[in-house]
Amino acid sequence: MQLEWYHGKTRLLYGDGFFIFYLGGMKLDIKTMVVQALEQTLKDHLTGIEITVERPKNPTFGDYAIPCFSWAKSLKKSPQDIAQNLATVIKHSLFSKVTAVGPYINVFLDKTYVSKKITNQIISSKEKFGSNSDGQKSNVTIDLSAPNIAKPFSMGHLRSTVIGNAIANLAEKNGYTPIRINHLGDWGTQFGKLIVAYLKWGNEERVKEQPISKLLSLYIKFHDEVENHPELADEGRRFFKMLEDGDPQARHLWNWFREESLKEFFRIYNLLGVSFDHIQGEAFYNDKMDEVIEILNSKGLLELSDGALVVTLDEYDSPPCLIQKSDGATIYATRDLATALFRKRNYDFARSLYVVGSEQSLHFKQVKLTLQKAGFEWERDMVHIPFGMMLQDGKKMSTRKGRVVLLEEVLNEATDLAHQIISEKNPNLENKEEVAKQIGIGAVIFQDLKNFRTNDIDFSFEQMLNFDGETGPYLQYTHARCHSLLRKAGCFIPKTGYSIREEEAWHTISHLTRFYEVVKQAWEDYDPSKIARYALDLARYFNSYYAKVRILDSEDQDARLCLVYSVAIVIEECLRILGIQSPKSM
RNA sequence: GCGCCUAUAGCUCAGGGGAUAGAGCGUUGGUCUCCGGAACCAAGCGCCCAGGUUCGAAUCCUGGUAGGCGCGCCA
Repeated sequence: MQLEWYHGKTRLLYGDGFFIFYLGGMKLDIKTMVVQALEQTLKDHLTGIEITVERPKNPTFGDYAIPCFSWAKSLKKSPQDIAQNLATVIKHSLFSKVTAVGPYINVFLDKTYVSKKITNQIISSKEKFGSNSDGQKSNVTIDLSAPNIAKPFSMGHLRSTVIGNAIANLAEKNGYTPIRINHLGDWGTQFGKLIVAYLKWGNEERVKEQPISKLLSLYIKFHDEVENHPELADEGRRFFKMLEDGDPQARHLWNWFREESLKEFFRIYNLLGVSFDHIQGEAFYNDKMDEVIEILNSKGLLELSDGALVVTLDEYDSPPCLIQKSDGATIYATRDLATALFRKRNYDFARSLYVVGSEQSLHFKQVKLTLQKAGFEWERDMVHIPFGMMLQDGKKMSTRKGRVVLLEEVLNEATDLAHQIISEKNPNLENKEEVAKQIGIGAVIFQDLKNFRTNDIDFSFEQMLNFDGETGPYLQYTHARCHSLLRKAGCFIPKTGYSIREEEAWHTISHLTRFYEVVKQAWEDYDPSKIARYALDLARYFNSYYAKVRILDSEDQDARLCLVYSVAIVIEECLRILGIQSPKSM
């Protein structure tokens, strides 16, 4: 028998194959147990047929359901009859009730058993709950953030940074070893332009005072001037070539711009709580380009076209990949090829992920095809993970036109607002400053991660600074509320799972059993928003329970607190994966 | 012109072949003897168009329409 995880549904394929139901080494996932139980009870009745197990949207139809339409033809019976017959056959200690409703078999889990099982698992595994070892520790390189030197860290860079960071956490949760690489944009023609601009209009002292903003002004001025003086563009390219050839003056200025920029970037990475395993910018590959050209040349792939060297990709129905410009300087594709080779040699990755905007899709396709043409089969493990743009008033932000929203300003504003709200609601909180930071920055990160990555985001302060509803602060609040209850019960820590039979708790418990599959799915889809959505649902179910049921000083206090404890652990773990902190009070 | 992406509620989005399409924001009303109201409950409003595949389509396919992005010396 074969078991596939498939968009929240499980298909059982009878026949040969194998069946894995141990996870994390030892523990049995509830859904896997359900599938196993159904397999056992149905195998004598449905040989050679595929079974679909789904979760009904409407809870009155049970916890799992099996639609019987597809067997009607081969069994020559109506789906209703089939459901009727099979419903009586399914008997297992995991299920409290199995009913046939029309053409569906509805399966109800035994609440006593499942609640004890799942809370036991959470209590014993803590933050490891939901993890699996699929990756077997193999390396996954993740290319993320990659801001451009001498340009401000904008809201646009936030996306790559937080999406990449969350995907790295998901890789780890699924048993891989993530390697976060910040591939700084510290090379390219833009530096030729910047050097030209600085030499023409720059002033050392003023740049020293406010490096990024002055350099940005120079960059903008360059692009204004180039409108009327197109020869400036040629000069920019000429200076980049000089930089590449090691001209001391160009080199010195480049290094200076780079150092100043890094200082600013790391102030922001500290705020965001993101760190990197390697910071190897494009410049790092400057001396690794010749090899790429040699390899491509030795395989006879290079062709001269308008004075430039290209690899044609006509056979793949793709525009050619430009390898060397007509002035002899390299271009980003060459650097990305060198980078790919380096990463394969250095990290022997199982997968190599590139969290880069969707506007670069064609570029990555060309790079992969070039590698494929050169016979590097591992290019199949390279995945471009695209994401949509951060827009402003529906338009693309543009550094050149000076139309950018600075991330640091947004983070500070969010932190200030959080501080203000804390002062109103919880004036006696001890570490106000720190918690305000966690909430404000958490709000900004969550706002970015809660929707699927490829959607464009129209930047709005109003949304970013909303702390109600589907937001990071809502999750943090729910988590803090849990800890408040645990504190009031004398820092309650359950030693064992509890059976929780009450109807009001079932949504929450049932949802807890889904975490394992969500962790897998979010990783397979490289989709942190699945974790964000899951956490929001969990918080909503729990808050609803909280509103209905008295927890402290109730007869079932310990069992209920055990659920509170479990919810706190899972929300905290979701937020951790997303790169957001979970203060215990706020 | 060609390629890729997107189209679900007033707004932002879930839902990737199954039963009555769900959340949040905003609006209106309620919970207010409240274990943290950054909460809970309720009302209201919806699958771009046309074909096709299927027992069954928001979901898959084809063709439109609208918007976004990209298409060699920028990254």
